[in-house]
Amino acid sequence: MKGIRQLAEHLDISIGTVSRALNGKPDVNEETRRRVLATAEQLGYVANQSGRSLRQGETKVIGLMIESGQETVENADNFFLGVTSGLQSVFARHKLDLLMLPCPGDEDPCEYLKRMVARRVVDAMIISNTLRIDRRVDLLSRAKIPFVAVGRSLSADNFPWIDLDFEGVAERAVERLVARGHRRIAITAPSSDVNLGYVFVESYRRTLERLGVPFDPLLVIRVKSSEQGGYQAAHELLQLEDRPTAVILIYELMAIGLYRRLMESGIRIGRDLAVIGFRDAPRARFLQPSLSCFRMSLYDLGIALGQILLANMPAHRASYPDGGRNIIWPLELVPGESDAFEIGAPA
Amino acid sequence: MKGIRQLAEHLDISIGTVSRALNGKPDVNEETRRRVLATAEQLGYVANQSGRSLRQGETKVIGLMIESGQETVENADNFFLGVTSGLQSVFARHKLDLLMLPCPGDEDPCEYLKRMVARRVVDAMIISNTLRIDRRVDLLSRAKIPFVAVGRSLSADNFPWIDLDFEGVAERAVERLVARGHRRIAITAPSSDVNLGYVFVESYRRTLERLGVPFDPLLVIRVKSSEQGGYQAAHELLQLEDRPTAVILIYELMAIGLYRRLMESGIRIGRDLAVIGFRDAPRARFLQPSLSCFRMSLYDLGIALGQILLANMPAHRASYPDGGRNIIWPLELVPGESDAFEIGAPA
DNA sequence: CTGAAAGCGCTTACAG
DNA sequence: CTGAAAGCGCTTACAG
Repeated sequence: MKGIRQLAEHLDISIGTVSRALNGKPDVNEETRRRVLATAEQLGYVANQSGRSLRQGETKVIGLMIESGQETVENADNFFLGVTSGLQSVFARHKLDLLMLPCPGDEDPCEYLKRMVARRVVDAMIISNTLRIDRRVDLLSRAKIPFVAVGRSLSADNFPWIDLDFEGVAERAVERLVARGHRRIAITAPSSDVNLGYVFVESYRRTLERLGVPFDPLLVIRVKSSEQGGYQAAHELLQLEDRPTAVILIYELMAIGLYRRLMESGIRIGRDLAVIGFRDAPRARFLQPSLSCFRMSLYDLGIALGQILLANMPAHRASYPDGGRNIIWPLELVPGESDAFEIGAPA
Repeated sequence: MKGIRQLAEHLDISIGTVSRALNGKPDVNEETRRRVLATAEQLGYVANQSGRSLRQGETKVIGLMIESGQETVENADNFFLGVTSGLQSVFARHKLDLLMLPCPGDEDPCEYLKRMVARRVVDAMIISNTLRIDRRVDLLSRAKIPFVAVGRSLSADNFPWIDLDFEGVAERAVERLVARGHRRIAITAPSSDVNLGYVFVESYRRTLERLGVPFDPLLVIRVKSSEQGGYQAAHELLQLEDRPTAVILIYELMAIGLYRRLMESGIRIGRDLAVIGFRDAPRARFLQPSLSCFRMSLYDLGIALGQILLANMPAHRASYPDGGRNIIWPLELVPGESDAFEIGAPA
């Protein structure tokens, strides 16, 4: 089956009527519609998207940008795949398709995004991993492409985003550790300019001060957000004079590398050192002793992201009247054994 | 900047000349070309893809289909993200963009593929996780869409694919274990109809027979290809009378669950039971004792996939004259401690 | 070397 | 309720 023209000829009616029947327009005889739908199904006709897009000015495609550099990939978690299901459940109701746009590692993310947006392959974008200063946010704002970001940024002061509750996580982790007698609490932070690092460390600092524990900048360990970064963090931690009795991690896979390095040096996690991890990744569930960490539903996050995005698309806004623009996404503490001891208590 | 018309008006030349200049056609005055390129850059003009696609009958987009059901996702590894970089490095040379098409968990993969193909959003497809009988292979063959599959299938007898060397892996694993005195060797296999399961178990059976070790169907443990599946496999293994002394795994994450269950029951891996894992996943590197497993480069696999695909696209065939259609992708054994003992040797 | 025109496949006012 | 026609943005023979 080629195009609508062949289908129309086959049915011996005009292409206009075929189009109206296929698109569920009301002014079509029911009998005609049935014939059209049946024949289209039988011949496997589906409208060419380029033709539709050109005429309608929209592609019915939402893009999810991900970064696929080789290094990123080695340590990538399934964050995006997890979010995808939730997003699709929302988009399906509007007959929108989600495509993932993997930015090559050797291409500037902003250039890549610009190219994709200018080519008009998508109607709207989801971006993530937002930097503190992120030109993509400006780009999308200026181009008036509907978008939503996973992560805040300083680049524009009023754009749609959802961010994980890094403040809350750092705050509760610090409170929990201080309550157990810890005074020397280290924290890991990403070495990149990603915005969450600032938020995380800042909340850690504030909470310490509120609880009357001095903030020591030496205890902020900047490493890559990866398993290797966790290994490195443990390594640096072991070098510190007046070694900390606790450490708070920021990225789920860090725990794996950190555990490995600590075990190598004979440190007993949950006895000699308290560890609180960030997100409860499936692949960190095996850790012994079990990791105290924070949990969230990627699926639900995907739903929320989808709703915010649609609320910002002219064609769908009406369906989401209460579409909040910004959400701080809460995480729930899952207590484990990795921080289950009190400083000064008998071993 | 809107379309080519505005750009042409701005330059005060015809849209035809603008188009030719932008597309690098030879019959354009160099001075004119410079002006056009400079102005396009300055105004941020990029050709609307729908217009191009409609006119040229091709989208310059290659689709990589992945399955994004919630369950799949929980256990998904980074296989695809890893392959993506290699694919892109090949496609970039031809100005082709790679998009990932995540099939929703509640949609039939074949219907999804049919829809995407019929809408003509991509010029060619990469599919994976091929089933023993896979309608997608028929669909793509009949629709004459260039494609390449990761994994063989019985559905068509001559289509482009690359498959991991499951035969070789099973064969070498069995040989290695038999050489160390094992006679009761269990193997895991996926519970689904995915083709690799058949290949893997069949090679295991043949190798056992060649080495004079009886094949016992009870030692083929069918479980989900996931961490949980590994846990389950260990569980079933422990129930077997005349318990096996070795087990061969098929999916990288299985090792994690398997280790956990074995540790719970006090079995010493590498002493009481030999384990050989499948692929060397980053997140399995922490396992203690270290896992004997097989290694491959996802990046190189991506390159090979890209080349085979292009060799099957009329527009690019000429660049890949020796584009082999099928490749069995080798894996290299990485010896670890998990099988480092001989049956009958003093403990 | 450049311009004018056709046409890719569709949807949608507009007439009837 | 249906058909004929315009036009979305582009590329490409075809004239000149």
